[in-house]
Amino acid sequence: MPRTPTEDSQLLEHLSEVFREHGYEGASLSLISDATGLGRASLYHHFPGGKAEMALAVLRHIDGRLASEVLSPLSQTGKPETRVRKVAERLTDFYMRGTFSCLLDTLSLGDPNTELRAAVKASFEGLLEAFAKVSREAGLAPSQAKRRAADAVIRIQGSVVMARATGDTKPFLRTMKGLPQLLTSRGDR
Amino acid sequence: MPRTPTEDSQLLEHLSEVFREHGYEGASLSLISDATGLGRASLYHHFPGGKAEMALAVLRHIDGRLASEVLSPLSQTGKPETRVRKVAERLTDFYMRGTFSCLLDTLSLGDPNTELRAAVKASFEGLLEAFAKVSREAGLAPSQAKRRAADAVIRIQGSVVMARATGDTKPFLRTMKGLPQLLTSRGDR
DNA sequence: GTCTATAGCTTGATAGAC
DNA sequence: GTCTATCAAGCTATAGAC
Repeated sequence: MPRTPTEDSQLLEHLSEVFREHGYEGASLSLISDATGLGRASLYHHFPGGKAEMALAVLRHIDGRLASEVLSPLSQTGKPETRVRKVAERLTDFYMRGTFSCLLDTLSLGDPNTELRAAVKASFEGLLEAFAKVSREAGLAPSQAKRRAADAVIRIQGSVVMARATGDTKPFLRTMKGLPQLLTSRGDR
Repeated sequence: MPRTPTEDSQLLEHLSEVFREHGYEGASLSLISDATGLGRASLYHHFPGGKAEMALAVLRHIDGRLASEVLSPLSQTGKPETRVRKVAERLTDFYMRGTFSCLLDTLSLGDPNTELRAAVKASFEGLLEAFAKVSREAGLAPSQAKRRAADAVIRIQGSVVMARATGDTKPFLRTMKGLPQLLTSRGDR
């Protein structure tokens, strides 16, 4: 994207773009160099550990963004359903209304025995616990809340994959609209 | 060595394995050569178009398997719910009880302007139409059937992604169990 | 239809000047 | 903190023997 050197604040965003669109193995240093405007050697100055360290930094970055930009309403006051509605709105923006892939998905291909994969798993589990917590606050039994949280993550991931594959973002947008009900409504489904 | 259908289909199965676990960009000819036991030149004998042709052949192969091994109960007789239950059972096997990624997912990374991506999109649309059809046969209105079909595909894809990322296949198995209800039950949800 | 050998390019990573 | 230059290893693809 930029052909001029990236500012530090945007470096991770540009890195994220490449890993999001190509996955870990597909994200070559050439692509990364183009996207950031930094030469190979400069990239190694920022990330002495090379590509593996870049991917981990990207994952930590979006983990932080998830917590601060997306999930933060969950720890505020107000009705659980209202808080989840805010989260759904922010998720919609986070995935650019369905046009962005999820890094938790694209970084989970290839060798399962890596620090990266362990970090991806931890991110999923954090997301699951955050959703289960608000579901319990809505009055659902812990076991049911856990199931609803898993369903929520499943639908987010699935609708993002489908949007990428088909180009149709409507199912994603509909899924986001249904999140509050899914996580907070009582009774069987 | 004689050319038999059995060996051809085994070749495609081995090929599928590599693309399923690494995606298109991550599937190097070295990995493919190891998985198939064929040298580079032999691979180019079978697929003169190289890696791009291999990926297309893999996609056509699993498309065929989806139709013949998984979706075939849909065109038989019997209650729609019963037919979908059969499909769900076969899907469970198709994804090896949640331990296999979906090629429609892993082949949809990277450059969107390829024949491969167009084929992936077509496969998704075929799956959506097959699900919508049985949903209509269960008495749902066309627009509702279409939505339910999209939800079904979303949950399949999402639960498979989650299983890969977390190592927990239970949400996938639960999702498969819920498919018949999702596609055939009347009323709002 | 398989193989060995190899071309020519790209990969991830490093050294050292400025 | 960026650059150019470079490395060994990897990559996709091809040529030609058997």
